[in-house]
Amino acid sequence: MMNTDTPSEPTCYGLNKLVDEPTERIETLQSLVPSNEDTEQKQEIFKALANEDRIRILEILREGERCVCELQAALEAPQSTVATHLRKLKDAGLVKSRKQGTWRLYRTADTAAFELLNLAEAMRDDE
Amino acid sequence: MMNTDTPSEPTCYGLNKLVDEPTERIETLQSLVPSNEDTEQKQEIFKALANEDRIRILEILREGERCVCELQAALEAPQSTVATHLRKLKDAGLVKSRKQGTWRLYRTADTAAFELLNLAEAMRDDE
DNA sequence: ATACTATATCGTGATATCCCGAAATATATA
DNA sequence: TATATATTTCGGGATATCACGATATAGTAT
Repeated sequence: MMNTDTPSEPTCYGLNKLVDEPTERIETLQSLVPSNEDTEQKQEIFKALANEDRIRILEILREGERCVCELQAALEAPQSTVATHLRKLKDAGLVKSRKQGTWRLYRTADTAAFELLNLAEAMRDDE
Repeated sequence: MMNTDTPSEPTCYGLNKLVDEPTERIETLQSLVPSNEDTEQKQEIFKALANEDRIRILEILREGERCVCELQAALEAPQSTVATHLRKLKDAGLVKSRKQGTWRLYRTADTAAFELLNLAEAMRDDE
């Protein structure tokens, strides 16, 4: 009754039963779980992407760098809202910025940011 | 003073000034913003990914399909918590499932799900 | 039917995020 | 210095998400 490898006939059991039963199966599963730092970093990126306005900002930045007030106009959102979004994108490493006079120009930090959007887009089609 | 193309000398202005000034610049920016459905769908995917446990679940599913109680053991999380995570992943179209006896086996719906994790992973390195 | 296992949903308090006005900071210009 | 524009940060109420026990549902076996 203890099949340890393929899940064609999965070995399942109550969690309470499980704790004092040192099966190697659980160790195997847990070895697949990545480290905390690893997971936390990914989580921060996905959290930054988990907002419609921030997705729109990145879409606009596909075309090149923009200052805050341009994004503000495009999104029709209050200035402080846009600034907060940009802060979050920056903290996650998705965008970078440079100062030019009184303006601050934002750009995508990495083409991977666009690829993330592309992949999410592609998921709609094939299923 | 009205540079409409490159942002080397960006045309910025207060939002209040802006509303009654129909510059084509704003229209251009807004044309870059994707449709609502488009953005909403991406947002749902990224929201589903914006959680450490759900990222861990997907990492485990790289190796093949698993039943709920296996994930429960690997994550050391209560059963209802894991079930709720799986629901969210399923609603976002990231995982699929099939019934086998009393078990329900979950698997990744699309390889794009793994690629999203890979891309997020890769972003740490180059910056 | 009864019992047992596996999974899903519900209800809810704790926590996090969102949105945005108000105030603070920074830079250029008169 | 005073003024105007651009941007960031702060404060806090509204809203959403989280984790999880309790409960419900479904399948299997006796």
